[in-house]
Amino acid sequence: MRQERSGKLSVNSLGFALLGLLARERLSGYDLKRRMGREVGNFWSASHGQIYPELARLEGDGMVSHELVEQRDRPDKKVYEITPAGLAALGEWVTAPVEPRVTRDELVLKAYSMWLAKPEEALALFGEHERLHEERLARYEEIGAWMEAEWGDDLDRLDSPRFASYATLMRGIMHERGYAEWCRWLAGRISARLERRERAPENG
Amino acid sequence: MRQERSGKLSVNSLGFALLGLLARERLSGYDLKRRMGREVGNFWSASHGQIYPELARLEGDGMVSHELVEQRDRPDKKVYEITPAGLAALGEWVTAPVEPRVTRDELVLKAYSMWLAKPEEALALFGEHERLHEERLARYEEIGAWMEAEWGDDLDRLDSPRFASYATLMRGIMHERGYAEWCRWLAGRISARLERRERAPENG
DNA sequence: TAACCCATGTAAACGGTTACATGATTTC
DNA sequence: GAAATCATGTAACCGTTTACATGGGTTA
Repeated sequence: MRQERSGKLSVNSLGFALLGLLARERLSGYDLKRRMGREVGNFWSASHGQIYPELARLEGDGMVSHELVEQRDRPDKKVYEITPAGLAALGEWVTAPVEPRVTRDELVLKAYSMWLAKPEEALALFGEHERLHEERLARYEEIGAWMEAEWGDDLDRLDSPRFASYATLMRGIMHERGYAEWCRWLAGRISARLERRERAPENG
Repeated sequence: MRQERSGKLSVNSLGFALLGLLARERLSGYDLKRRMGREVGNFWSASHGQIYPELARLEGDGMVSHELVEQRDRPDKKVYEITPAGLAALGEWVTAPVEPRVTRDELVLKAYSMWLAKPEEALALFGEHERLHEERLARYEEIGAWMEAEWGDDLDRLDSPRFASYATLMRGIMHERGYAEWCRWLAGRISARLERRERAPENG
């Protein structure tokens, strides 16, 4: 959602995602794309085709500024830095009310019509996603353990970006755990029914 | 995602959401909007501005047909019915592979920058969302209990739409449970830190 | 009489992905 | 010699929301 701001300035969610990364370190558009992949990728993402124009807009609104860095061996790059105005806007946005948006989930949409599918194929689909979310869960839990070991006391400081990173990672962990659990529950129901059918084919 | 189909026919996720509802009963565009609100609203939704054109497209592709029902006291309506072709397409789509899309969540995005916010305001925000998701959880659990009592044996039949509805509701329950848990965890961390600060202000 | 429900549609604007475009360097 | 990496940008397209548009009936 684009937030109304004094006069005609406005920043949308993607803008705040970029500002959230730039509040931690100076980055180029190319780096922002990659950072979003690992840092924020669990709950926000953007293609470079969206990032470059958004950076230009943020600069036009005075939220960021850039410095051209010339490189040998590599193309030159624009390194962006958040401005005091950008930092202020970001801080205000954080605690502004969020109107909940619908989470669109194609797999759940498929589950809604699964009564029309072959049970064996449905079992394969949900089993596959169970594995997928368990893999992600394991990856996130590893990162979490690393953060706890490496960042220790910072995770108790409310004004530390590390605490904030840890908080978003925790959401990722809980999300993957719940999603894997649902897939497992559903796959279990399907395979239990299939086994009963094998033992007593006249009931299928 | 729009699925490639023989020649130039194609149906996107919204189309399959509508087909999933029409596979259970004949409905008008207006009714589809409302049904989506309660039945599918937890993981898909659409405005009427999107539904009416999509129904026309589905009809053009032979997935649905409509009958004009004249009414006294009320505007006439078009009641849509799924065709055999639509039913076949829906059944095939269910077990086709899903490429996972990023879940965009503004509240988690805010958590990522919460180190810039006033702790009291952050606590209020996450506490509010904790209540919101607990309310939804309670509502879903009520519906689940009703389904178990009312639909009983159907919930074990893989070919029953009631089983499918129950499966999607279960996802809703697990989602709200996990989300509320995260909000509670985060709000708890914030308030614990605030209490310590009150007892020893020099550490704030 | 004002607000709300029923019922269907279109248009403008925004958000996001994919493809087009360029070009040097490094790795296989 | 082909493919991948670094680096930035634009254009076309699709999906979604919000606003515009109409109009009869019911409820407060």
